[in-house]
Amino acid sequence: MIEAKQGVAREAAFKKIDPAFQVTMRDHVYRAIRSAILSGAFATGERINERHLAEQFGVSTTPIKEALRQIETEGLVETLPRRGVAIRFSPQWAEEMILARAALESMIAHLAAKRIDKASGAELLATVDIMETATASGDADRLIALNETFHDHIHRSSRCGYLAKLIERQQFYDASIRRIIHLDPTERQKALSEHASIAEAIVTGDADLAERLMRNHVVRSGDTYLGIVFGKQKNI
Amino acid sequence: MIEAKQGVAREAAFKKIDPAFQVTMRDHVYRAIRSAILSGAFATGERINERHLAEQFGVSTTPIKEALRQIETEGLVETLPRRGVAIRFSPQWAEEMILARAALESMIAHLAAKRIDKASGAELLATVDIMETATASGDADRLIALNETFHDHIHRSSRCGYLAKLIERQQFYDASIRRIIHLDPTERQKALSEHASIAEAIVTGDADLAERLMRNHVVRSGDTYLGIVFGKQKNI
DNA sequence: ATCTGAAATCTGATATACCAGATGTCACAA
DNA sequence: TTGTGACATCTGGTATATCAGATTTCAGAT
Repeated sequence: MIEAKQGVAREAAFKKIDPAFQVTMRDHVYRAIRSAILSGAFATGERINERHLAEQFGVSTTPIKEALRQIETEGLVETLPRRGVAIRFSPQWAEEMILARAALESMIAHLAAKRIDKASGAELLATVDIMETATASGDADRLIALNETFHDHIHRSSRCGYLAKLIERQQFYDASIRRIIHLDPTERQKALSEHASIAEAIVTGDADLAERLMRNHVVRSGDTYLGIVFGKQKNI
Repeated sequence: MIEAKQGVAREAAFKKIDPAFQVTMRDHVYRAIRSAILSGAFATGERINERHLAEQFGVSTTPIKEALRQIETEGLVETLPRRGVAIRFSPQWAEEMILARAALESMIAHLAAKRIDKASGAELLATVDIMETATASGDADRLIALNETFHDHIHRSSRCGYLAKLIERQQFYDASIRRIIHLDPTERQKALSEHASIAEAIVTGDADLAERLMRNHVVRSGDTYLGIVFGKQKNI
């Protein structure tokens, strides 16, 4: 292939649009219902009606059904054939979602410590530095974003697509709740020091330490969320 | 409420039928497609067509779509809106499914060690005893069933419904492949001794040991499966 | 007062038609 | 030869109608 466009008439370089970007009714419905369940809008055991939901959203039952099947696979609801869909999410479920996330994140941290390269490691440490600044200034929204960057970076470094995807589903709190936590200086400081030590362990290549630290971090911060959302402590 | 039926005319006591027992088209299709994907019937990246599947199964596209949404949530396929459904399962995905299972099973073993009661512990040890007999006699099918009993028992002892459910989805091999493994005396013996030590750790209440043993067990046996299914070894 | 069971009704399950974005084809112009 | 763009076509997305199991209601029998 001949090299084109050298010098003059350079075109603007746009990035390819991710096909998954497109938002379908199903996707919208999925997010809305999932979020509602996780925020406790339904009582455990409560039945939800596909037709009613369709009416509320102003769509047909088809996207509702597909969305419910996804939520069912996540374990948040249970479908009893020809009987109905029942909410399964509960405080206990939330506890276990934290445990699942702890187990998976620690596994991925372990692998990241083994697989991360120099450049990526430097980026991770740089992220922690930025976090330190944000922690001091108390910018909650910025911290939330950085937190995501931090964990995403570790996920990528582990080169585990499936595990990363699985972890995404183990989150039962949203940005509004995270903000509450990040507004507390003590909590902010705790999270920062944990992130720092996790990053160090990963960059150093100490897989076992990274694993242990990550697990404790997820469980501890998870407990804090549990306390906020359900007003109680976990009993492990 | 008045106590009825004392003495005479006792009715036959039937167990309640689990509503989830009923098999719908969707459920059948879900299992069939999932199993086909996991057994390697489709190449990674290959596109599958909802209409074609509907024709093959002789049903409409509705149950197909719902089943695909479930499989998508499991991460085995990816749906690109208005473009198509593509297979995502690959040897790497299988490796990660093992890792996920190892992480989750070890977490659940940890909890089981902390929560199991005397009676349940005795049952677990009894199961191992039976496994010992079956291992000696080489009854592969019996061993497969016992294996399931063993892990289920641990799941129940941990009192974790969500985690147990999550683990179920991390299995990429079916009974026919398990049989192959259980026909190998060396492998059988290895599995037995691992099961025995896991059971002991759990009954003793040594959570950390149980966790470590379970993790190694899942990873090791998982590697064996990987070798059989894909003819290669994992590179952790 | 209580039990029985037919009928009304509720709910999810499935089939079908049609919509709309994505892609491929190919005649036609430059 | 090459690039353009209308158009045929492929694919999933959505709406709607209908099917069938599950549940409830309630009149009629005991």
